[in-house]
Amino acid sequence: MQDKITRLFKAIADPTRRDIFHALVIATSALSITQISNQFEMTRQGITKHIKTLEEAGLVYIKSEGRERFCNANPKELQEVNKWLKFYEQFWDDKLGSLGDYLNNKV
Amino acid sequence: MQDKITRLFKAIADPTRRDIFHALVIATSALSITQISNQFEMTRQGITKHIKTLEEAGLVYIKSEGRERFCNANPKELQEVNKWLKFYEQFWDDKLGSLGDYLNNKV
DNA sequence: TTAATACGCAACTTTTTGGTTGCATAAATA
DNA sequence: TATTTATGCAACCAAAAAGTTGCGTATTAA
Repeated sequence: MQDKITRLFKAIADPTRRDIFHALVIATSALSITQISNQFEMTRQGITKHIKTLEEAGLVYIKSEGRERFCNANPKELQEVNKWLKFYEQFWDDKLGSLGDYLNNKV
Repeated sequence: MQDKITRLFKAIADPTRRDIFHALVIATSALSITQISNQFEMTRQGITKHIKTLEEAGLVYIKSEGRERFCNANPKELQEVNKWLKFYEQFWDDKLGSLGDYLNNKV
């Protein structure tokens, strides 16, 4: 498909997936597919697709128990986004000054 | 179309757009559409589309001079992504402990 | 003034994405 | 055992995204 960071960015680029992820993060226990689906006005199959995308991005992991599949959020994966951001953080305030620092570090 | 943060996430979810943005950030001066296009194996019109997406996300702004359009990066806009991340940062290390803090602050 | 350059816009194609319905199956319950 | 429940998978559909070609136009250079 595509590289890891792109998968991650695409996963969080969808509002529904951000909502699902958020629900899982603040949940006090793992939620089954059906439990998640009940919180959204969308078919279970639609939700399943989104969860698969989140899983492939590493943002969600799943533990099967009997006929149920319990989903957990893995917020740690967002550290990758943070890493990506870090580089640009130096350019937030004064672009030219920070660019100088960046170039100096490169030498 | 869609909300601001979704536009922003979608803009950076595309590898080519991240590359364009990166090129603009590290450029020592504003780059024209043609100058940017020359750095990519894609038609100028294709690049123009991507730049428009970046512009609508607030990541790039454009200054017209004669027949040329000079593009600048606006990395500051990424602070919005950073804000979004901040909330989840508390869940990175120990999920349950941080959740407790979150819930307590909510009361 | 003529020619080249830098660009926007519109139309079109292909691929991806977001969502659906329908059906099969394994596990739990009556 | 019969039935309900939880789910996956495949097929399908519509809309959005990614990219192209072609053309018109304004600005600059010869």
